[in-house]
Parts: sequence; C-alpha cells; structure tokens
Amino acid sequence: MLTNGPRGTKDILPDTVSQWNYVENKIRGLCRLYGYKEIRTPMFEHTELFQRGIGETTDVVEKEMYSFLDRGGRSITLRPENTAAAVRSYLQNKLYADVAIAKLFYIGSMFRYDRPQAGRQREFHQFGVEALGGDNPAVDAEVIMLAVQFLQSLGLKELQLSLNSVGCPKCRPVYRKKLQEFFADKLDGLCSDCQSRYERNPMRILDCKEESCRKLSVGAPEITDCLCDECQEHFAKVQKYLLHAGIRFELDARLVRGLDYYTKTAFEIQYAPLGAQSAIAGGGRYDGLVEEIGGNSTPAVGFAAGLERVLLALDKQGLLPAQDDSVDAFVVALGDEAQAVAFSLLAKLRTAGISAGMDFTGRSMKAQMKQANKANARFVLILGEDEVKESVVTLKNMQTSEQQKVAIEEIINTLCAEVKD
RNA sequence: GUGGCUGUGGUGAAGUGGUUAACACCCUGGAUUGUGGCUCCAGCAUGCGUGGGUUCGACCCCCACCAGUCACCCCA
Repeated sequence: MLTNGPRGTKDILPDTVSQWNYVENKIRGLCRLYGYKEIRTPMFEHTELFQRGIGETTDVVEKEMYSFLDRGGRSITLRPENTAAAVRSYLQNKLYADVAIAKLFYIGSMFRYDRPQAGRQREFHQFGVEALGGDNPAVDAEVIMLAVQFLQSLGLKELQLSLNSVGCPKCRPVYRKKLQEFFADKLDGLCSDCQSRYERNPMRILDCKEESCRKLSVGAPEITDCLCDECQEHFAKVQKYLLHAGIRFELDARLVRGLDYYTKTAFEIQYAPLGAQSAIAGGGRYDGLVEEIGGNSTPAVGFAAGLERVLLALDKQGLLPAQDDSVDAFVVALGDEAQAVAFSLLAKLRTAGISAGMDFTGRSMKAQMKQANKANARFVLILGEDEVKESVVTLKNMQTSEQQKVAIEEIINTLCAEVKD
C-alpha cells in the first residue's frame, strides 16, 4: 500500500520528536564531558566493508543486510551498525594523525532485515562511541562508564551490566579447542543449532536457551580460565578501574558478542522489563578490526546503544519529559481589514521573539478562541472592527481571563514584559 | 527464517451469517450574529486490512497475501 511505510520502519511524529531531542541532547552533553567528538558517516557503504569488518559468518552479514547493486554495478549496503564505517572513516581521513586516541561518537539510523517486534525494527537508531588507538584497560573502563552514565543520567534504574573477556587471537583458539573437547561426547544431546555451532562457533553453545543444552553445558570450561597472561591482566585491570569508579557489574562467562571483531573486553547492559529485547547497549574491545579493514594494527573499544529501546525503557519508567507546546500569543482577527492588521502584528510579534499563531481559515471568533485555547496560548490578541478603528488591541490573559485594551504601537512592549515573567 | 495471537471510522472499541455497523473520545458546527476551558445539541465509517472463495446472502465461515503484536532466533 502506498500509504504504509515499509515493514519495520516507524515515523517519529511531532509529538515524540521532543523525546528524541531530549535523549540526543543528553548524549551530546555527556560526550562533551568525556571528550568524544561527533562523527557522521554515510548511511551506506561498500558491502565488502561490513563483510570484512563484521564477519562473514555472523547473522548480521549472512541474513540481515540491506544490500543492492547501484547503477554503477557496485554492491552497496545500508549500514547495519556504525563501527566498521567509523573505522573506515578514521583510516580514510587519517584521524590517527590528530591525537593518540581518536574518541568519536555517532547518532544515527542503522538497518537490519530482521523480523520486527517490540524494540526491534528494520530501521532503528543507535548512539555509539568508539575510542580508536588506545590499548589501556582504562579506555575500556571509560567507555563502559560512559554507557552506564548515559543511562543513569536519564534516570534509568534496574540496569544490569554484564562483563566478560572473550580473549584474543592467541588464547581464543585454545579455549575453543577445550570447549570442543568438552562437548565432543555430548554432541548427540545438543539441539540442532548447537550441533552446527560446535564446528563454527562453539562459544555460542554456552549462550543457548535450550534446556538440554544448558544442562549439558554445566561444568564447561570458562573462557576466563583460558585467557593468556596479557588478556588476563587486561581483564583484571578493567574490573579494577570499574570498581574504583563505583560501577557495579556482574561477571558473565557466557556473554558472547555477536560480531566477530570483538577481543578481550565484552559487555552488555540489560534492562529486564523490556522483555525479549532487553539489551539496551552492548560493546567491547575490537583490537583486530582496524587492521582487518586495512590500517595499521590499532587497538580500539566502543559500544552502541539502541535508542528505541532506551526510549521504551524511559517510557516504561515514566521518565520522558512532557513537551512544552504552549505559545506566547494567539492573534484573533475578525473581518478582512482586521486580518491584514493581524498578520502584520503576527510578524512583529515573532520578530520580537514572541511565539505567536493565528487562524488562517476565516473562522468565527468563538472558533478562533477555541483554537487559541487548544494551542495553549498564554495571551490572545483580539482585533475586531472596533479595535482597528481605535488602533488598539484587546489583550486577554487566558489564565486569568482578564483583558484590557492596549494601543497597537504599545502591544509588543507590553507583551514582552508580560511574557518574560 | 519459524510459531502463536490480532486486523472494524482520526482514536479506543461493541457487534450478528440476513434490512439503517452500538457507544465513547477526538474533530467540525451551533446554543442571543465579538470571546476559550464546563454543559447541551447536531454532524462525522456506502464501509468493517487486501484479494479470492463458500453461501440465496458475510464485517462475521474458508484460503492466500499484507500488516501489527508476542515468542523463538539474533541483537541495539
């Protein structure tokens, strides 16, 4: 149907835009505090960037990308996330030349061909942060703190921060092998999904919700027991920094991020009341990504938060600010002559910084008054034939219903004074 | 991609195989032809997601599709 937007998309209507602005303003303020600079990358990139960056075998790349050939025969993909694109931009624009650690943030639409449900859309919005060029665990901690403070500053409670380390190219293969050994004799009992995971990504078996798989995975080796010295030390320091900062977290050895590029630190923030789509933010370290995309080996950390989910959570908690949609003044005019005078008055009001409106449909005075009331006008300026003759305006205070006549050349000053207090 | 539930006007919704599709809100107009918020009155779906089918006849039955929703999956 012509009058239906594509599946999984949502219009953000005037009455909710203020909520988005509220959240986005919080984001910009917070990022300024932390020294992260906004970056805006294109909504689409070469398909290959995501294939290489996110990983060929991930669900996102395998079945969720909006890809198409453009008229020049290039394969283009609507960005399903922004990390790979931020890294591409970092390399293309040589942002590494400016500072030791490039600290970037973004807000924007992402696209994933998924089945829509509560908190999941095909076009959705993320706020994310990337710190490129720092291998210090303090950077991990800073990024996590930013994510936590973002949600807390909006007033959200009942947040749960889960933390894990997924190792690095040195220790992950060791762990992988151990896991496969552990599950080798249990394969028959695993669900079909997990049987294929056994070869491709055995760590995901730990994540399975199937009762039988959960039972079988009890006692499985944990990644944190297999970390190499470097990863171990890094992980310990991240925890230490968080503890020092008073950030509460839970270690979750089963936390596995969905995208291939993660190394070492992985974290996720959940807001349980959201139900099935309770992950509000997630991220971690991705030391291999920059090199994968063609740059020099560069350590990096980041996270992304789903703004629809943040809004959903805020709404659930009644934390969304009411929008102020009042107008300072509404001009009511009766008759053609008055209309003309009213219109020029309207212009003067606005020039003076007084928000003002009037009716353009030639309705009765009663109707115009109703309209003024609905528009939440603080004052109504009435211009009828009498007023025009006398060069005055009837000024009515809608709160108190008091009204007085004011000379037309005085009206701006009078209103300015009134509106200020 | 899989499964459950749902789909009536701008909104929330009632409804029965058979003439005019309740009710409420919103909106519009009116109640001494220059005054809002309260009250009263009136108007506001030739159509019941779309397309087929069953039937003498379907909004109510069947099928498909589309959409919404919840869950799986995955993730933000």
